[in-house]
Amino acid sequence: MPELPEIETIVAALRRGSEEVPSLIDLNIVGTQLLWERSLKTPTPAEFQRRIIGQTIRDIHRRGKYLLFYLSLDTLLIHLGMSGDLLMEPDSTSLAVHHRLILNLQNGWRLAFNDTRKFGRVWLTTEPKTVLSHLGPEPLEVSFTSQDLYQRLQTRHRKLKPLLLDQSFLAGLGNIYTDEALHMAHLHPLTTSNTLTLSQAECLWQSIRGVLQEGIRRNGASIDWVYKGGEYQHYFRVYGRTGQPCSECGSLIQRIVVGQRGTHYCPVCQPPPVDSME
DNA sequence: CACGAGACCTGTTCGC
DNA sequence: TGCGAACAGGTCTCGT
Repeated sequence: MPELPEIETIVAALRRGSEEVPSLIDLNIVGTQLLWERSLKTPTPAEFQRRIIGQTIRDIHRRGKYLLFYLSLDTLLIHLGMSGDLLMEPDSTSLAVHHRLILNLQNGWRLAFNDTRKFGRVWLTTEPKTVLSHLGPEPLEVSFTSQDLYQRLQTRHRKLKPLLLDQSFLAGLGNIYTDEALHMAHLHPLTTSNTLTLSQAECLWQSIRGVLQEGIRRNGASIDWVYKGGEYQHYFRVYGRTGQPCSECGSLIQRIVVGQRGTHYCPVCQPPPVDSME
């Protein structure tokens, strides 16, 4: 489910807390329950329990679509996969069906990793770099420039849609924000990466950052039963809008499958590349 | 290196 | 109404 803006929103909420929910920062972990073993990549369940109990949550960060919890000694990494979410709830709450991992905290609250489809994963390690080493640049970092993007596009010969979804190319985009960024940049998802001009790459760079920033500003996107609180779904340009008019030109949004992912685009604003004979 | 198919999972919606 | 197919925010692995 969640892409960069949703993860960023979750991290901010866990860090800040709210009127109703305490912040996670500086809370001690006093117990765990692993309800679906395969959610835990490393270490073993016994080792996980032994090591994490007694550690304090010092800070929370994001890298790509990963959440990083900096504990007293280790780093806890969580990837939410397709349907994962993190919830703060009182210990007295009954366990929801799709809870996969619980961290009980010192103050009578718990952090619950809920994940219907079981694609999410958790790591506890002293070396988070080993888990994150495959990730490409952070699209919102100041160090990531349009020149960088242009050069990275030039060194590959791939279609834009699957390339932007490749986390080693750029970290954080998923199916929604990729379609949105390509529409904003007026680029067809099947365009070959190394055919972009410098100005097209600059436009794509702006668009990627633009949709991610707007996603964050709207607290992410909420669709169906997964993830709540976001508003960005009301502002989609193309995602999930098959057959509806393009906000820019009125043409009907099309859906095709690219790399086994549903892909939404405007046939007029995003003309097919010449090299993509149908 | 690039690409497609299949796995891993559960739940909802679509189409006949 | 019922039932199987298609589809869903992700990523990994294998074969070509």
